[in-house]
Amino acid sequence: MGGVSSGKGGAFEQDGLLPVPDGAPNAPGDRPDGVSAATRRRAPARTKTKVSTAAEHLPVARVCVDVPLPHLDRPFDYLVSAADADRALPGTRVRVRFGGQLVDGYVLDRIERSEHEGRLAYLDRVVSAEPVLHPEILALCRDVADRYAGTLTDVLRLAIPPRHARVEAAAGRPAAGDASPDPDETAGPDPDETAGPDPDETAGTDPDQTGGLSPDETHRPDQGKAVATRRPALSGAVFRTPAKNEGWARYPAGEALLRALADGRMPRAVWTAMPGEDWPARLAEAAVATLAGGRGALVVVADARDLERLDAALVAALGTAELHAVLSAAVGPAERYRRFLAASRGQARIVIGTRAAAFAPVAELGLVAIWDDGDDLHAEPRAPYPHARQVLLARAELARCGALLGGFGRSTEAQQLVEAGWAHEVVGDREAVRRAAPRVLTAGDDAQLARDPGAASARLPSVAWQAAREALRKDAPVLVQVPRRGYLPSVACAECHTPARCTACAGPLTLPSSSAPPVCRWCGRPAADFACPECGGRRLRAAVVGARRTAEELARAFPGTPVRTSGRDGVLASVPAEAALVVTTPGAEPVAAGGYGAVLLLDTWALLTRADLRATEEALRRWLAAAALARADGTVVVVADASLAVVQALVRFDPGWLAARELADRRELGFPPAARVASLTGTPAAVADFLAVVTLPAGAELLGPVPAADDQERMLVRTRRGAALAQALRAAAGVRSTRKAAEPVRIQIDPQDLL
DNA sequence: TCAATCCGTATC
DNA sequence: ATACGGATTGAC
Repeated sequence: MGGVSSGKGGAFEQDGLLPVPDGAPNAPGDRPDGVSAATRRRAPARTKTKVSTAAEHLPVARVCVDVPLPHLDRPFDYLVSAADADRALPGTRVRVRFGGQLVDGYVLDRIERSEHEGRLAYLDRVVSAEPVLHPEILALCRDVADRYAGTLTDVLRLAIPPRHARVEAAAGRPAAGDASPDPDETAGPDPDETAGPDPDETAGTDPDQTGGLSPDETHRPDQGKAVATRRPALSGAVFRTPAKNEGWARYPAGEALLRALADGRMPRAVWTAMPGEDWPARLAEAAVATLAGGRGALVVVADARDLERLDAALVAALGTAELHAVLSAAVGPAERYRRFLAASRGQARIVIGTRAAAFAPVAELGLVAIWDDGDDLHAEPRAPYPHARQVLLARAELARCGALLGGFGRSTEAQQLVEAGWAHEVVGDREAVRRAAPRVLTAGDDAQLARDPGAASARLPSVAWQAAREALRKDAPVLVQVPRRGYLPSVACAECHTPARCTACAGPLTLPSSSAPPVCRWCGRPAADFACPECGGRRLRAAVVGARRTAEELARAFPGTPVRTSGRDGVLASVPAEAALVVTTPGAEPVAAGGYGAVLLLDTWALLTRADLRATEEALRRWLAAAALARADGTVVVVADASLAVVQALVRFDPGWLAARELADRRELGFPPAARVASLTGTPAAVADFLAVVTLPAGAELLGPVPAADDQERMLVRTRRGAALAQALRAAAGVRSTRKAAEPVRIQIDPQDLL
């Protein structure tokens, strides 16, 4: 497959395509478009369709039609009337008659003749002459659809925001004299460097698969420089190499990374940010370096708060807000489309945004970057559920550009890229990390805590209490991270943390409200007199105490100190450098001016006992995100068993070490990213039907089924042959969608929640 | 013998 | 999905 995505050359070289004063190879009536002269003459007479003559040049449009059916996920050819010839360019939105009804679609390409045997219909209408689907984005979307066993249509919906006609007109074709900062800028997409080997299907070049390749020394064939000069470049902006021991210079490989970006090469890096790092500034520098070399950059972050920080850093680094576009689903449809157009028309050379921005068109792409790729928010919740990291990796392959995966932690996927040789590590050396890192103390787990005579409250060990008091005495803020309430809505023995179970049916107990007695979540029986089967303890407590109650407890432990909370309802961006307790849920940590004097990580076992493949990786990611906000002379207290590897990784500020261990475990277990897993969810009948239809690649393993929500069940398929698996699932979905009333089965590749 | 209906199939 | 065609069934 994939005939659409590959080859065919950049359709957007259209610029010069239509005006070509060719030798008119096709005489009238001799058109090789599958329409005989006779049928063509008869057609208008027989039907009442308006009389059209096909365009002289490239009279056939290949169209992706907006229908949800997997077996229709291929281009359909339509004739372009002479009147539409100059408007129905590749990448434009059209409306076509398809199977008796009018549907939306995108022109994927314009070609001389169709392979189709039957008669071609004319495009019904060109919705807009704005080419919004650039050839390289089409190739990317096709690639993503294939990897995730989804349809191109589904991926295009994620990639291209809904049209807003007024914005399109107002933001104006450059000729229309709009308020664009660059009136001399020729709009429209550019000849991109699609060329090169199709990375598709070649296991070797697939950053998904193990056997990686290509050291970053590979030089990029330097073309298109002439084009780049026509685009807005660094005019007033200053790009200076940071002073020694600052910025990227703190990382042994950091300056080489920036140089490679500025030189137009394709460095690929997994960057582990040093504690206290001003990461938005570093990402901005990387983007600016890329721009200084004449190429564009794309940076994806997890949420709106990170996006704001990055935006501010870019404005500071560029000295202007006009060279970059901020793409976020949070803005309204009009603004969203306006910003998309700024990128699409090449006016914004740098694009930053949340996960959907991974698909944004960026002219002359030189760098794709993602911050904190372990954050769940990078996983798209709509079909086919692509992960922004994977989208960007595919993009780096297709565009043959630089790639940067940064974070305080390290995902196993990033570790995989390092171990496969696809990416280089950019890390501080041990000594520098030690100097920059706060002191990390462990305070044992809550079982010891219960017996801690110095504990000021039931949940605050004396070590933590002292660290907090010390920081407050220096008038520094203290960060207290507690897992989100409802994260694990069950109760456990207060002594040994064994999850409390119903004596009748062994179901998990839960607390319906703070005052009511616990009840079984399965059979609903109240558990009046609990006795722990492990230790005989009779006291229960909620597995997770919410941030608000923690704040109350702390207020009592530190009378007179202001307590702020940052969490689901009301996220604080920053707090001033003064004595205060800041209680936060993971991911909502405010930045403190000058850093926190102490960071306390409470109720850690709630994270670690989650029945989730990624539990440890995720715990470290969250702890590091909080710990990185501490001052270098501050203290981090983690209330957890010091012998755990994940706690050791925090103490040493060494996420790479833990990621390597995790990856080794995944290899052993045969789980992602070492293997590819697909999850099939639906009613038992639907799943069974799907499995009857599908032809799985040799060696694929079936795991399950396990019950899922609403009378559904879930089956896992595991294999090392990821591409073959996706192809097989797509084929099966296609076969099933041909049949009437096939109950749906949801296909997810490498889902975030695995076990 | 015609019409309402049920499948199966294709959709440029 | 949805529209169409050919076969099938039912009633006049």
